[in-house]
Amino acid sequence: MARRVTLIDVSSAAGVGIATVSRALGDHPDVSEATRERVRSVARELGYRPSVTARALRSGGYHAISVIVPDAGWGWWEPVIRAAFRAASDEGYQLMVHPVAGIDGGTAAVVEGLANVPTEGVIVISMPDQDAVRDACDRIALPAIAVDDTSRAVRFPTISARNREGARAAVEHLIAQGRRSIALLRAELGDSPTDWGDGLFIDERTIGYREALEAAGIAVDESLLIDCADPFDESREIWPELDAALERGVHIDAVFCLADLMAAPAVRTLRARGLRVPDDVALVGFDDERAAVLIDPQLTTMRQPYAEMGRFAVELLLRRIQGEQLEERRHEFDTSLVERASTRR
Amino acid sequence: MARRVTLIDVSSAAGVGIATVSRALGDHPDVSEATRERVRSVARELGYRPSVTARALRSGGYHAISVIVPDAGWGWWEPVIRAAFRAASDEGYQLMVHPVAGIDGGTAAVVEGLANVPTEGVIVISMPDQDAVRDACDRIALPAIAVDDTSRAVRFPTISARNREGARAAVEHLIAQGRRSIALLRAELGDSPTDWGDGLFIDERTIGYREALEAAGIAVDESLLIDCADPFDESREIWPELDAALERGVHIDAVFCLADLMAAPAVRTLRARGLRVPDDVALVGFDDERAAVLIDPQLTTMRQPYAEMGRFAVELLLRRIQGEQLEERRHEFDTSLVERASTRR
DNA sequence: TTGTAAGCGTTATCAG
DNA sequence: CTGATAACGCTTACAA
Repeated sequence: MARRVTLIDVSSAAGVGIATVSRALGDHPDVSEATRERVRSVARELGYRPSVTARALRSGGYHAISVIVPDAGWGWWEPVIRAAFRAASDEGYQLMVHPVAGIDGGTAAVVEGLANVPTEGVIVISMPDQDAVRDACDRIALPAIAVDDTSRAVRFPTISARNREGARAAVEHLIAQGRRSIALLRAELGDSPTDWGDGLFIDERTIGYREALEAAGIAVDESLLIDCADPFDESREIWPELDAALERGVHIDAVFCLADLMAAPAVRTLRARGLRVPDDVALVGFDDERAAVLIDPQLTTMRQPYAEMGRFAVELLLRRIQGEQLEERRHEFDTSLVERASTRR
Repeated sequence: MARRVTLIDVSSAAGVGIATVSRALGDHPDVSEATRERVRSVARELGYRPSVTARALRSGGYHAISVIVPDAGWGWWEPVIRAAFRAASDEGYQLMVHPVAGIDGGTAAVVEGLANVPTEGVIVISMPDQDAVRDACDRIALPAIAVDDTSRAVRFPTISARNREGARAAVEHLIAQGRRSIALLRAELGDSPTDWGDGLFIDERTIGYREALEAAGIAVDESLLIDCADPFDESREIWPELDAALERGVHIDAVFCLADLMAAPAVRTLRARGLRVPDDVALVGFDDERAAVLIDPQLTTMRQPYAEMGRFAVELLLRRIQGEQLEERRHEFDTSLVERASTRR
């Protein structure tokens, strides 16, 4: 490990003061062109690299922010990160991604770990327990923004999709195609805490589903609300609960999947029962995540405006970092219908 | 922005010297229990948080490493990151993830940006051009490890899968099931640089395919090697090249997809031609990435030992950081067959 | 056991 | 235009 080259090395090699070197390298106005040139070439020769740490220490900012992403496979939030990354870059900030990666204590523990990271703030994607994370943030005095629609408690400025309206639009799309027996495939959260928190969005999307049916004058058939246990296992083949309903002879001509991820096993369940998708049963999802185009048929779904959400998260966070006081409230974004083969007539 | 609480604040509030505070908080042996307690409680009251920067500056290390991940959707490398994260934690290192996220200049540019990040080294996943990245690393004097099998040039210690052997095993699995007309679905890289670099693994897997056939005494039918243009668009419905082959009447009873990602459109192509999977045509992929369980039928594939690869990448990098000289060579890991419905008889 | 003081590598403030 | 010099907040000899 060769000793690092510092400003002092450069200054003595160039025969100037260390302040001059700093100015020359930092594009300050008050340096003669000649000196600047000389210093630059000497610095290059010596392989001088400024120390990020010293600079940060002196100037009091790391110019870096963090994003914490949940554990259950890299999902819909990937485009959020991408946009956040660009937005941060534009403001001269580095963006670091921290996966929860099965850390004991979950999101809150990861936040706590950020005490040892040179970061000025954090965007937490999917926060099962805003209260716990809030405590962690307070302990280490770190500004945070939530991108999340899984928890009722709002202890941060929180960015999420307009779930109720989105679900309503999804179901209205099915109705417009003449579907009348529309099942709602939901996740049953059980007692233990999950990545889906208390599942606020489940309730919201359910309400949207009911609204669409009621508005169309279709009575809600409660036997079409199907709750699937253990919804987090992506590798499962079929949904036994849906299968059981079909076995009982429940008539279904469309399925609204609460999340795109639930669609893959749903398609397999239907096919195994001899039903064709979309001919016999149409399918709509929610999220427009990567899985939507991988499954067959490609899934019609409600897209969340991920790029905008990511950009806005960064904007809010930077404002917080600059000292602005922000309201602890939800900021909701409109979803849009993406039509694909699973609802094609 | 309240002024930050420093050691000095704590020391004066607790009525001791700043060194004592530092020792008390840092679990040093030479502090009386009483003092330690008092200092601790004062620090807590004042909300003292040590400055990562000052600490790093003083002790000369950031204790953080980086991973650069490619751009094309979060794919197979997600478990690599997860394992790397744990391994780094175990050694007291923070791990930061940096997506390429469409940055102009690609991977090399991201590396260059690391000059402004307090990181001691970088693991680059998927490095289309090892030469360019090498230059960037040299410029900013950053140790790097590659996790990659896309480039022939080896300018870093490089971790990859044993592609040839894996491909051979995949095809042997098909042969063992009685398949004889086995197509190889490949990606055509074209002229512009892509995430798949010069596609070393394409060649290696192709060789494995040939070996398996030859070993079984099956003549390689060159018309069964199908190259697909523009393979990076995950949302495409079908592979026109495969479709054209079927149209021409080429007989196929199995398809070896060079990468799992190619399987989803392959299944759709086959189904659209009235072929059943796996009854008429069996399918094998490579990578065992998330997509493998999402498509229908779930895909038999060759799994790379991601966790081991991630752990080993961290191990190598930390050794490099500690000053050890490492060979610039490939470290190859064995793949294993994961049997799923796409080859079930 | 505790306190004093010397850096770590920058940048910014002042004089020259 | 340039050069000393003082922070930034911490750790660690060295002294007491």
